[in-house]
Amino acid sequence: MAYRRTPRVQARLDAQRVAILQAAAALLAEQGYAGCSMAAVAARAGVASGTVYNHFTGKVELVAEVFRSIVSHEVDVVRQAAATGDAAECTVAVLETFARRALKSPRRAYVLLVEPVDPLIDELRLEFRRAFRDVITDAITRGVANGELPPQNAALVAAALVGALGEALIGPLATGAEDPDTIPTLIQFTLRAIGSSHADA
Amino acid sequence: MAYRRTPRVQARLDAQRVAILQAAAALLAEQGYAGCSMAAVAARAGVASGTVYNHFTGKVELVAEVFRSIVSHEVDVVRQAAATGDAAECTVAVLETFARRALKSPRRAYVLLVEPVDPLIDELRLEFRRAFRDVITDAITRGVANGELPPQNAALVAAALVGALGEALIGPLATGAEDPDTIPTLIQFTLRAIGSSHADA
DNA sequence: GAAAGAGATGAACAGTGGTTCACTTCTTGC
DNA sequence: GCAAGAAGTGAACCACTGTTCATCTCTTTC
Repeated sequence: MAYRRTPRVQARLDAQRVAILQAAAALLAEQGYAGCSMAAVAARAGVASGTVYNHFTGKVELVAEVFRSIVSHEVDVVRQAAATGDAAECTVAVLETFARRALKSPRRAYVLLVEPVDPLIDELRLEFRRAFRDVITDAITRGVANGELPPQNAALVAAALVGALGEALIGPLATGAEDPDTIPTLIQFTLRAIGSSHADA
Repeated sequence: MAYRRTPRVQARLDAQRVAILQAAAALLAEQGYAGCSMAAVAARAGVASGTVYNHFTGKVELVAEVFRSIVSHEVDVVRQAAATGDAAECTVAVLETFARRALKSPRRAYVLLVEPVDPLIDELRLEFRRAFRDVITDAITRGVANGELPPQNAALVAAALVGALGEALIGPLATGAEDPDTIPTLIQFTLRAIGSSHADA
């Protein structure tokens, strides 16, 4: 009697799962949550809509997995950027990394940072923002401790910086990547805001 | 043969229209766009769902009118707050006004500032944010012109400040109104960010 | 190659919520 | 009071999507 799952079959299933995740990620990045309908995901992945349910219990779980994957990668990149240097350097590194990646695919950044959708996914978005904030909070806290920066509420200042970057880069007020002055301006803004003496440079 | 619209009837219709707008505004502030269903609006206004369509062509037009009314009022309030003083004072005044009002009804602030919904309404939200940004931009520009502030890209800095406030006050990272330190911290943040010499106060 | 069962399919289903419209109720002018 | 027509009603309609499941196809085993 058949059938034990054979490596070949397993590979096909894995590939299918990956295809579905990629399709969902692409649709999210291009059209946001609304454009990421199960029918569209299935079509893009080259499977029937029912097949998606062999891999995920439903839309929320699928999108959550896409989120998790993107978020963990982005957070890694930012953490690495903030690995060395003094407080000001770390903060600027986070900022630049964040900014460059956001400008590269604004729609995706928007989906990750802003577009609200579902409580579970909002929770993941919160993690995402919090991760950035925490990296900055750490840098500021260190800077305050060693006298590089004046005393301040590091977490609140970090949150404000995340908001400032989001707004200036991908918010409705963003003029887009056109202006080459954007990133330098934001760096100066950030250095001033945290009270760094490097701000005048 | 009847019937010319009599003043009494006109008054009833006007009152009905106002009731519908108030119901929609209340539902928006309490539950956001999703909770603001036409059925709920009609029920709260004490009319049948069909009646709403005697006043508005559809949900988008109804919500747009609610938005317009709130936005124009909020913008007036902020403009007035920024009417006098030097650049730093104006900026702080905008910030404080914005912050206090946002903290008073966070859900409403969220709907006004963030929740995306429909292209037409997003356009109104953009106006809203832009209005705040422009008030701040003006203040900074004046400050730069008269030497009170160092040279900077006023519009971009203003956008970043709007984002910073939004995030720190009503964004997913906001801890809420609990912390009495929030507003002073944000004031200092803002003064530093624009390079004001008042920042050390 | 045939039986058995896993995987794939997509039409049908169900919940939701904006919108319509045939019908009822009320107001006005004669 | 009665005809005419405006205003109000709310059940039905429709479009949209996530989800299900009866059916089909393919793989594996013997």
